[in-house]
Amino acid sequence: MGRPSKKEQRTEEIVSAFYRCVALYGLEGSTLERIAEEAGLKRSLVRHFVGNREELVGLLVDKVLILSAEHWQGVMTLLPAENGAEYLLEVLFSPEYNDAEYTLVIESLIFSAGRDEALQQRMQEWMQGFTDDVAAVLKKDYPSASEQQLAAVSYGLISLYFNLDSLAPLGMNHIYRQPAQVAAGYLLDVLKN
Amino acid sequence: MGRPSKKEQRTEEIVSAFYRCVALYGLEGSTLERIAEEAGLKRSLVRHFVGNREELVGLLVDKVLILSAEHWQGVMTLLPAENGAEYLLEVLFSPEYNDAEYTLVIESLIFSAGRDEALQQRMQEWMQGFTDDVAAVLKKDYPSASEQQLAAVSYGLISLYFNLDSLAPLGMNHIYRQPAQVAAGYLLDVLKN
DNA sequence: GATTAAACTGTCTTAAATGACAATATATTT
DNA sequence: AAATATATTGTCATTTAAGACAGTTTAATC
Repeated sequence: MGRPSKKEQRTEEIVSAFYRCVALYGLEGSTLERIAEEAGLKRSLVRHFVGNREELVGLLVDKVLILSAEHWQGVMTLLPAENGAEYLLEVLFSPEYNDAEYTLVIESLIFSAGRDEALQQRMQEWMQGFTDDVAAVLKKDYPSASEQQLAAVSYGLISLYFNLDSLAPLGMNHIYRQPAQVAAGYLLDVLKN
Repeated sequence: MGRPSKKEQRTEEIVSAFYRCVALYGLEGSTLERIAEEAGLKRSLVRHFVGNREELVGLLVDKVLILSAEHWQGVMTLLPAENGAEYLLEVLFSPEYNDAEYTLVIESLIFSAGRDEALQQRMQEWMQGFTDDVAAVLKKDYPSASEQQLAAVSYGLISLYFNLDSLAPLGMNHIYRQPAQVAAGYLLDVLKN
């Protein structure tokens, strides 16, 4: 009875506006006012639908982790039976798959994790999961590689990937994408022994 | 005549307090109040000695760029005649040389460069200079390496170095330092052909 | 068309950050 | 000791962000 609820839809709109703001202004720089404007709503509606700032941050973290899980699941299902590593490089470094906004949000959360124990815990787990997943893909293609090799190459690929996006605000990715891809290829080659 | 000026000393104290705050709270999160407290001064003194927030940010950028130049000059003078690349790895990745605070400040500035053209320009030049310098050190040791190889390996080393410090807020560097070092070694090996 | 539950709007209060500046204290020179 | 330039303290005004909530409108059901 009564008017139909828009809570779900509005919440989604607000959190995704927050997401865009964080990629642009950082977590601290994303005020409720800006978020509301980005979402095309009044600030009081932000409060009405999601509550206070703390809850909003919680929802953002949820969204990012879910997005990440979904994205990764998509990658895994599309992963070819052989040469999965090649496909992984494609996903991580080709401009059409690459999404700097996503990585910038992750990095903002990691930065804030320094002053938020609960967040630190969640992002630790996320990071651990990411490196483990990458290592698993590599291990499938190169079963004879040592654990140390796998750990180093996985970490290396992730660093190249993250760094490319953290440099995005400089507007120089047209220069750095190729070196990143080539370096990633070099790291993969290490496993081919 | 009159009371001796502390402008220089105080300015230095304030900017270095700002520096520490940025590594912890980010640029947006570093309020004048926090900076003043970190410097052990009243906020009005911050204003008295350095002026408004904009000028303070300008001074911080100056400090970081000068610090970087000095640090790099130090590295270059200590660079051994041969095996400079090995020494470079030592400087970039060994825990005693490594300084996460420094890198976190740099990354905060790079992030803010997305909304500040003047800053973007300065950080672009800084980044270009850094990669060029690393490439020059590598070229000295491996003169026969191709430009593409040098660019990729330089960029790769820098990514590993940056990424290790951007993950510092997670408090997991004890886990990631070794993979970073090993991966850096793999990249160097590419040049040994 | 009355009822109802929720979306929306607007406004008030409080707190935090910044800017401006008056007033005071202090260390140096003459 | 007087003069002076600067450090230092304190306070006030303005702006921005956040929280709280009353009041209005709208789209459903009965």
